[in-house]
Amino acid sequence: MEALIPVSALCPSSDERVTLFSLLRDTNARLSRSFGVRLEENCDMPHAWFEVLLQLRREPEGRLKMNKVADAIVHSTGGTTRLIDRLEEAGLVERQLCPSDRRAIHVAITPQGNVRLDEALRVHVDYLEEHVSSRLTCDERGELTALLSKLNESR
Amino acid sequence: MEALIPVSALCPSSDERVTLFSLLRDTNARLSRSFGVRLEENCDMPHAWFEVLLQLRREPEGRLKMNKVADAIVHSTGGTTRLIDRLEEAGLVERQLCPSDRRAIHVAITPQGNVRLDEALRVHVDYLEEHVSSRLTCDERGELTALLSKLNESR
DNA sequence: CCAGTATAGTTGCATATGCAATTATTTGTC
DNA sequence: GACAAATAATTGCATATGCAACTATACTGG
Repeated sequence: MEALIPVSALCPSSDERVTLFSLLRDTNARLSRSFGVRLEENCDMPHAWFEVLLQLRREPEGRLKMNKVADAIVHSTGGTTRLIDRLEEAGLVERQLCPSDRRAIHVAITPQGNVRLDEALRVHVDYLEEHVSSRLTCDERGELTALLSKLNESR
Repeated sequence: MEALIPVSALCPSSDERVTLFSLLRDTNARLSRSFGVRLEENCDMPHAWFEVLLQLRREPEGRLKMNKVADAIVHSTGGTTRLIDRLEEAGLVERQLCPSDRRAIHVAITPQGNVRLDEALRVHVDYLEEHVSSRLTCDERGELTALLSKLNESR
């Protein structure tokens, strides 16, 4: 006969992994929010736009198919369609037909998009200088990157 | 006379800190999303509710003022008011008057809220076992926690 | 080559959230 | 003690997002 153990003892909210997960969420939420405010103030650009442009910049061709954009920024495809609508409306990206697959759409960063992204990146780097470099040494940042990469591995 | 350097060289999207920030966002987004799906499937509970209940559980009294809830979960106070409306509607928390300040409201977890949170925590711990423990050793998790804490320090 | 299935993107609809204005209460100052 | 400024919560409104249904195109097995 096993003794009954309260669930709260088996699954305590102070479990080391639970704390880690909370901390990850909290850190991200606070940094994202405060950066978002600054980006809006200085560049008049929503954080989501910055994310899209940054992902496009990382591609050698400066473009990505819709579904890859959705995956890269972790949005639904429906949400991404409308996010790209707004970015296109603002002239920062354009939709291009994909010659090899007529279902697909390439989302490409425009020259104006590149200019705006450069401005935003300056603000971003300043922000990171203040909020990241001041708290973590270069070595620590390297370690953190390595650990997050491991945690982020898909399988 | 200084040479002109292209902005993209000064603020490259591959800057080590930019990558770190992206990785933090991406890791959090993917884990949060996939956990959210599982929580919804298994406990029929939105991720935001879980966050609120968890924050309340962490308080010795099991309650928190509205503005502290908002801060703890990194929401606006307006958004929090309505989130708490829904949780209260579902019977998982209740609003209590604050005797010392009639402007303030205490948000307290109810017995039913505790039960639902325990269920959710079981699912959460299972999830973390699969997605965190399998990728990071105990030491690595400790390091990651330490680094995120430093990064998250307010000043 | 055709039928059936899978995939890419968009749309309608419901909902969650932020911001700014509003109300109620407290605190601080003269 | 009264009035001004600060603080706590709520509300109206605008918007961003997810989900599921839909359309169009591509692939696959007979």
